[in-house]
Amino acid sequence: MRKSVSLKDIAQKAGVSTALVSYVLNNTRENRINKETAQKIRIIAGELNYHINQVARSLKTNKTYTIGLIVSNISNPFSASLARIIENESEKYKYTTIIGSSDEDVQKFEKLVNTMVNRQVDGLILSPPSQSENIILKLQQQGIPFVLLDRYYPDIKTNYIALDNYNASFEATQHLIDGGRKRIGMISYRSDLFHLQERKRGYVAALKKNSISFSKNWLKLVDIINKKSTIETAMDELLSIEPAVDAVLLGSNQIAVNSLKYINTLPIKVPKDLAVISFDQAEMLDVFYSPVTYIKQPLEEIGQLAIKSLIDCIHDPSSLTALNLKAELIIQQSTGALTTTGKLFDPH
Amino acid sequence: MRKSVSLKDIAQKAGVSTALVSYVLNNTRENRINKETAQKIRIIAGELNYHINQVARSLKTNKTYTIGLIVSNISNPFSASLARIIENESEKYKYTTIIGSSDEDVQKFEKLVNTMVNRQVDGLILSPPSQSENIILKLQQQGIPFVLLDRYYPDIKTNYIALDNYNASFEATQHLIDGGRKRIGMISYRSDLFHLQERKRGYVAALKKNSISFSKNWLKLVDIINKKSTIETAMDELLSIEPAVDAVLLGSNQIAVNSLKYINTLPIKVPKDLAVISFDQAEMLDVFYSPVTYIKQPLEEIGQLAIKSLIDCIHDPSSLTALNLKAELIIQQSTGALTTTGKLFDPH
DNA sequence: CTGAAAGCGCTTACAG
DNA sequence: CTGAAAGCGCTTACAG
Repeated sequence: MRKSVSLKDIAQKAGVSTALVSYVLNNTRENRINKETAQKIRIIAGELNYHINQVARSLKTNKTYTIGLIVSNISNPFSASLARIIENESEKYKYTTIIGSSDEDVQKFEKLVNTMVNRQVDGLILSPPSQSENIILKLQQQGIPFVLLDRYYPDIKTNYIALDNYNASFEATQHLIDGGRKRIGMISYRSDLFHLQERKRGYVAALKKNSISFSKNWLKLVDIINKKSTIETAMDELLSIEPAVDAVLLGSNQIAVNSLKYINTLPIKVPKDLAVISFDQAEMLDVFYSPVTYIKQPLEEIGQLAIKSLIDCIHDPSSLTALNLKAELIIQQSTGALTTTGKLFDPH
Repeated sequence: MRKSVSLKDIAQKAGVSTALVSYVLNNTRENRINKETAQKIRIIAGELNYHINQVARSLKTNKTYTIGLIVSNISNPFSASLARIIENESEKYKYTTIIGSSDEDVQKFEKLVNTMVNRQVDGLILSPPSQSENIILKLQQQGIPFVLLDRYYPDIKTNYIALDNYNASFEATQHLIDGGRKRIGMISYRSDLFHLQERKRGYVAALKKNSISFSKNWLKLVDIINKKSTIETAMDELLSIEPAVDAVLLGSNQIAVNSLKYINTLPIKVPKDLAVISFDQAEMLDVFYSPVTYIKQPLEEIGQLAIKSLIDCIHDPSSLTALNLKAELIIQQSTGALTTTGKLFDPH
């Protein structure tokens, strides 16, 4: 059975008040306590194997040192990496993290938010699914500190740490054009999430800037869940257009996994027949036979800034951090340049 | 500011005691409360947007409905998948999960355990790193419910849910032999963790059973952290033995990532020159040009049983669950069979 | 059907 | 340098 030694037990054994024990163990009154008494208290605490009851402390101090993190799905490598960084970072500030997965479901999301709020988290880091505006607004009105991660609503004034998706997409597309690609497709999600809109917008803008007239059937949208077969269909369609696309921008790592697996089964070669760029980092991108060029999000920075801005906000509710970070294009084999005659460029 | 509406606020507004409010909102005394009073209390609670303070409830009930999960690294796909399943499963029982990563570091592990214990988790699910016996024993002696996950100490009687690693490894090796492979290497971790010993033992036993004399330089051990270069060296060595190995068993998904990336740069073909099997499921195994045969752990079952046995143990400390689950070998292209003349077998 | 009261294990302003 | 005491927001045995 869990006996749970309390301050009272120590106080009794030491013949002092619980207040004094509390002061000593928390080092709250550094030099204003008799050294010997303090020493004695510490020894007894050690002997009894005392561990503070954080629940009791939290109730009294109204501070749990807990942060709630809600991602789309913790088993997605993107979320998992971010979660890991946030875990490390929050630990530096003595915070513990509770993690939940919303599965892009607004009901689940709301339920998770409520669970975490009931548990008196000091703040939240949220990747909201589509249609969560009201939940975000309610949170704001309740005065609960939070920061949006990866996604945000441009019309709601909140803390957020996100990617500059427009430019990330623009530069990736530009890289394909610079490599001699003329017909560039994109597979992305059918969603009203702002960051996904931005990815499409950057892609289309880059085409326009280079006087490539965007063809509607170059842009394939798939559902954000249940992706495999629709992605294969999308890829089939992109490759059966006359003339077929010679490059494709993949809007997420999940789209990339399914696309790359499928490409392996097709009689086409990357990068000769098709150049490929993916959003997000993932180990599978390097395991593909032609290591895939990708848009690298600065995850470390995102995680660190998310924690920092959240803690700023906990300390000063009027603080506001709204950042669109720059992505880095990691160029690998999958976007090998073509010569003017359409052959793969080979410097040797 | 967070005003936090309390039971007292509702009680005052309704002109009743906090006890009654508590009974109503918790449905503790179903039919023994005046319907109208109950209704009134519910309405007022709604109007005031009351949310229970779980911290206060936990202090009183000595139950937090929180489970602590410690894995090696949450950003590893294996841990992330398991974490996701555990999250889902614990939610069914109204539990919330706190996750921590030990990085195979026993100090970090102990610190995480203590943090979680101080937070009064109702139980723990642990993948302990090497040398954690004392921490496990201490936990046991404190009477804190826990279940070991993926790993366990055969000499300590605890709840655990693990894989039958010996047979998993044995069967994988047998499959390679059945496919005509004669010289089978293995890359695994240098570690005293029991489950890793079992993987080696199964591999060696399968060779023996088939009268293949095990050559010491077929087994390469790499450090459990800082793996990339040592794995490449190990692979180089396996391939430069005279005669080189014609198959390799990769002891974890991290070993597989690095091995497969490296194989892509070498002038050898899978499965013709080298058959490959990996432990654990991971999307990158399917993205490799020759989809990799792997030892699939029943993650869903592992996660479900972990939660179930933990909850059993919370309710009845004398309950004990010790399971070594059966793995499933998912056979893909990377272990294509050889004919008796050593060519790749092709049914067409 | 309802309420007064104790108490979970802490912290901390206050008094001495 | 130390302690008595209030109180955080709940639950629940008990009494009526």
